[in-house]
Amino acid sequence: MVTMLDVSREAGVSSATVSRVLTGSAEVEPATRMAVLAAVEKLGYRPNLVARGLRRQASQVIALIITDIENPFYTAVCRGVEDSARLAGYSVILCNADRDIEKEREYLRVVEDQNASGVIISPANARRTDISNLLARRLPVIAVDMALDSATGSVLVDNKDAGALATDHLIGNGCRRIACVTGPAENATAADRLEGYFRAIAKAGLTKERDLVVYANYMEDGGYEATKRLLKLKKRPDGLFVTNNRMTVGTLRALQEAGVAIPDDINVIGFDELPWALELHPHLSLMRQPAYRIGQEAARLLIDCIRKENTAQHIVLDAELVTRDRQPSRQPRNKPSKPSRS
Amino acid sequence: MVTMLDVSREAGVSSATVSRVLTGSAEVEPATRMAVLAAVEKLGYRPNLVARGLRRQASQVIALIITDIENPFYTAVCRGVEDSARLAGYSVILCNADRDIEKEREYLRVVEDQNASGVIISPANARRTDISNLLARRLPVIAVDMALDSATGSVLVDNKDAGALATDHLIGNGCRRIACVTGPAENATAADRLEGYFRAIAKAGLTKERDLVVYANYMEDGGYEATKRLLKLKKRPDGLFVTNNRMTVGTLRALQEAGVAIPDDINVIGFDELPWALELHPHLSLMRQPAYRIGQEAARLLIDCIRKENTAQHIVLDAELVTRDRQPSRQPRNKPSKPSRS
DNA sequence: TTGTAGGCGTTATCAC
DNA sequence: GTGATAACGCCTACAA
Repeated sequence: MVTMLDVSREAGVSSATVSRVLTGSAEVEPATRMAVLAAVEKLGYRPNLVARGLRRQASQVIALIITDIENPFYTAVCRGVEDSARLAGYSVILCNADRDIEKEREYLRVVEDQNASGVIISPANARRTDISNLLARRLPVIAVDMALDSATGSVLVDNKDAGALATDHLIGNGCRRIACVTGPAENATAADRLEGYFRAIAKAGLTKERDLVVYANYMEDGGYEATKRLLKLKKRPDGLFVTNNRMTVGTLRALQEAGVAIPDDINVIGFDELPWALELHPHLSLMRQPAYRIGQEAARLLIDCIRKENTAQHIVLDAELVTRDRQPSRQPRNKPSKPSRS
Repeated sequence: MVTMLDVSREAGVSSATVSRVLTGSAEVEPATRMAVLAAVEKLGYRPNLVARGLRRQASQVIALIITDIENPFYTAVCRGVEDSARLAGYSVILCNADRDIEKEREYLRVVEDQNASGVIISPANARRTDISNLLARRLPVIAVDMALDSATGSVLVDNKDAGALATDHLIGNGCRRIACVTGPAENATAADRLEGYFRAIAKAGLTKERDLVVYANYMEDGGYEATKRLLKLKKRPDGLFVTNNRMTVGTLRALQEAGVAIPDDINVIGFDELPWALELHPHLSLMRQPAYRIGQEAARLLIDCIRKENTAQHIVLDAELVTRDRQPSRQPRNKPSKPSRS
């Protein structure tokens, strides 16, 4: 391994000067500067980032703790983070916490121990995720996907608005019995989307029916079961808002098995992209979060915080309604002429 | 920050003793050992992995360089790597090289500079991916998904066999004009799958037709275009082997747009899972690689190599045929009564 | 069994 | 502008 000492000898200067040239931390005579750079080139020297990290007490590494690496929303976030970090010269340690608060805690420790310079996290739980140790070390923490009170900054969409918009869309399509398949009750993001749903329902003067809201686990099987339950109701819903992408897959399967057609028998709107299924399901609408951009912005913000070029910010991006409806080919079977007041 | 020195003072011993207790590198009097552990506990001490890494010249970090983080095959590999690494106390730096040899090279440098202890890589290109620097540093490198001559070890499926099996399956279903949508010509893995296809075609006594093989880019749009091209042939194929998952999505869309039904009009077999689309496409068969297990084994093997508990190995896992056929509801329109000899 | 001391490769603080 | 030198936190000869 080529060290700075080798370079300094080759260039006939001290290692301090080499360091100055390489980091630009002080002025150096142009001639010596050239000599140093030549030596660096000749020997193929590259700084040892571990030694640098130890000395500077700061690495060129950020950590990304995500909820579910098999969910395309998070992989897109991940890509955004990575691209953005790379441009700034940072590497990314990826941690997949799996919605598991213990696993997340373990990873938060690793992050500290590895001396990462900052963290981007999609918290497992808004209340229980504990980043106080990181903050005590003055490490910036940026929350994505779910708000975290104590975070240094965040990049989120307004999930209440998004939930309301999604529901409005169904209402606009003439739906009057709109069901919602939502995430775990303790999930703050899911709760926001559900609140938006309720808001829209209320605004439209529709009745809030307990049976029309089903809590599930944010996974395919949860969406499947929830949808089956909804289809068993005496009065079937004519609209369905599913609050995440993996559950939407389950919903689509349940509908297919039951022979319920979109949009003829029911209107459906999902949340987040289904890169694979979507191409094959032309009449599914959805609320799309700008996942890649969320990642990009989070990394940019984090690195600004690390460099202290920026005070913390809370960035709110817009979720976008992707409409892919077509007119139903016949009258939906559950659509009453007036809003039901049951 | 709590250092070893703090612990040593608290316990009334030297820092060397603390180190010995913590690393188990030498016997320590049970009493002092207890005192040290008590002090560690009391102060909440945790070793600084950066300092340790500098001193030991080896980190607890491995790098994972993958081809495409938006491809569920690789995310599953990634998950396997991560779970397995975590159990062994290693962290994972994730690098998404995007099939881009330059980006890959950049990441290979980062890996060196960050002093990772080893690398798992799905190479961008079997010939051009250059890991000689890593090997010169005696860092183990495990190849997955694509073989790499110089790699320390590898975890792969036999892609030739898998390609042949997939094709055999179509033949077994009665297909006689079987097309193949394959990956970029310079992609060794794609080439293997194609070779397997040719082998099966030859073995069955079918003719090898140039028009029936289309090279594409391993992405959705490539699969889409390739399939459209195949559908325009005067004599349409009655079977189709698509050599990766993202292209299969494009294929499905093209078939859908053209009103070509599976399996009535054409038999299709894909490669690797389509977690989302598959549930909605019940009659698509596929060759499934054990992606999660590939990742797991790769990490295990790598860590064994790092610890020198194991010499290099080349592990070959089986790809599995997932049959989801049903009998066509009517006679396929392109199926000749005898193998065509055009 | 335990302590002392030196060094891993860099950078920051002094002098000069 | 440049060069010694110490220090980042840990591990490991070597000595006791």
